[in-house]
Amino acid sequence: MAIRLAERRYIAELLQNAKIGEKYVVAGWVDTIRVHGKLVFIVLRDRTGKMQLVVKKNVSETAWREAKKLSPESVIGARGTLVESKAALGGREIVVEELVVYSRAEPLPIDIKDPSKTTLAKRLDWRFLDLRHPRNQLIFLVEAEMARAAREFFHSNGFIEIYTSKIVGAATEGGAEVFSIVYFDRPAFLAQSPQLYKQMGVIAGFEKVFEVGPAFRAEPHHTTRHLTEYTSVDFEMGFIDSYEDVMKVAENAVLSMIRSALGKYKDRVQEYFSDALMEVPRTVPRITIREAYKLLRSAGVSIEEGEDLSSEAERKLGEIVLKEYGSPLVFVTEYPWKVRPFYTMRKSDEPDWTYSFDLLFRGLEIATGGQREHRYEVLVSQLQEKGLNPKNFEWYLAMFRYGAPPHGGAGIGLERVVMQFLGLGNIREARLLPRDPERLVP
RNA sequence: GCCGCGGUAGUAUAGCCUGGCCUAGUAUGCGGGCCUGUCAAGCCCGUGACCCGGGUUCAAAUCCCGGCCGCGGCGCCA
Repeated sequence: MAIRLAERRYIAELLQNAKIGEKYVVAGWVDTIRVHGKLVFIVLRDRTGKMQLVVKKNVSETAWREAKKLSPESVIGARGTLVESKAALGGREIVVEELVVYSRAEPLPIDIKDPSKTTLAKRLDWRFLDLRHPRNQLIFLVEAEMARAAREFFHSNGFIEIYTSKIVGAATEGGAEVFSIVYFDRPAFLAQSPQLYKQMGVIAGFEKVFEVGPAFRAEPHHTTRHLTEYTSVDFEMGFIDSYEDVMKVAENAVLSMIRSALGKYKDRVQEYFSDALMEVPRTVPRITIREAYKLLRSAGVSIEEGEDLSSEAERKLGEIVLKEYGSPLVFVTEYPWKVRPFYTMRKSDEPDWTYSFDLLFRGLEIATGGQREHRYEVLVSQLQEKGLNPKNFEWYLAMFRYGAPPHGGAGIGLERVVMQFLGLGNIREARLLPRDPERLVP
């Protein structure tokens, strides 16, 4: 009798509430094989878990012969009787009567039993094998859940999901850091941010928009926290009183991402990631960058007034805030105008500072946002002040001549949230197929 | 882009500083053998490597130069 995969049951189901003594069909990957003379133990793995199969010579000699020859990670199907077994993991096992080998695996090029035994570079070369390990799969289950939670959050708060173009004719925020591509016979670029387009969404009348999509940065960073292609969770909202309204949304979005991930995967996260954040943070403290300078200076970090925070300063600030406020997250606000892009709104009373913020998660920037300048004349002069040519922004500037509400928004780096949440040492782990200055394959 | 460190079996490493004792060690994997209760099974046997190119030297895994690749720091950023 042939095995029909339509009858297949998931392992988690068999371990929990299937009937002992019944026959079942299972299928998946061979996790481990222990040949024990006339007995062969197979640990079978599917997306729901692992369970032991026993192949006994005296039950089925055909299956036993096949089982002896199996290689790890081969894909098999089996039919057999579910029995209780004190010795087996999960307390149950299947005594195999029929065995099918769908695909025999060659010797593995990396050790997938323990990801820490292979360097990340090699693991990424063999990503499809690397992801067979539950720990590594979990990273992407968390990512998927966080993205889902973000979408749900924005939808339920009246934001419209938009899909902006990733092929653009001009660099978004002017100048470098963009990938050049050839668009038929013209030069073009990959979008480094949906910034200008999401503002368009607001001004077009959607009022509140969001997008979860790729962003491209041609920056040759060699760090553990940069990718040349990453997923940006962006939102933009109109009719705000101040950038505090934007921070509130960013805060709730990020908290709901963390809350959902913990709600769904807390136990598994705890099992595999000892440095993961295990509790949902409450409210997120806000400190101005000028307060941050003071805190850092009194902690012995030398820092220049009016400058951006270095990565060391951000790390240190993360520690200070955790100690002083008990929060792994912190908003740093009112960044200096000179380190912010042209569309940022400056403080009305102190034009050297802006209505903008960064959100730090365990000392790493995971989001940037603020209120945008919506007054046409001011925008033009700010563009010029940044050394940009208004001619290159004609379509963008036009939006502010036909009715643009006060608005603001933020961009959240999805991989960075995942990385900081799980306590990963390298952002490449949080990207299915990471791109960095060297890596373009797979 | 700048700076630092590195590249040895399928994987992870020892050896490199102080060249010859390296016929390159160890773990794991892989191949074979024994085993009816293992659980990253155990035991026995076997297998397999000095990134590429050039140079120094009687002699190079080891020293020098270049390239490629990897890891990290910085700047910058999400």
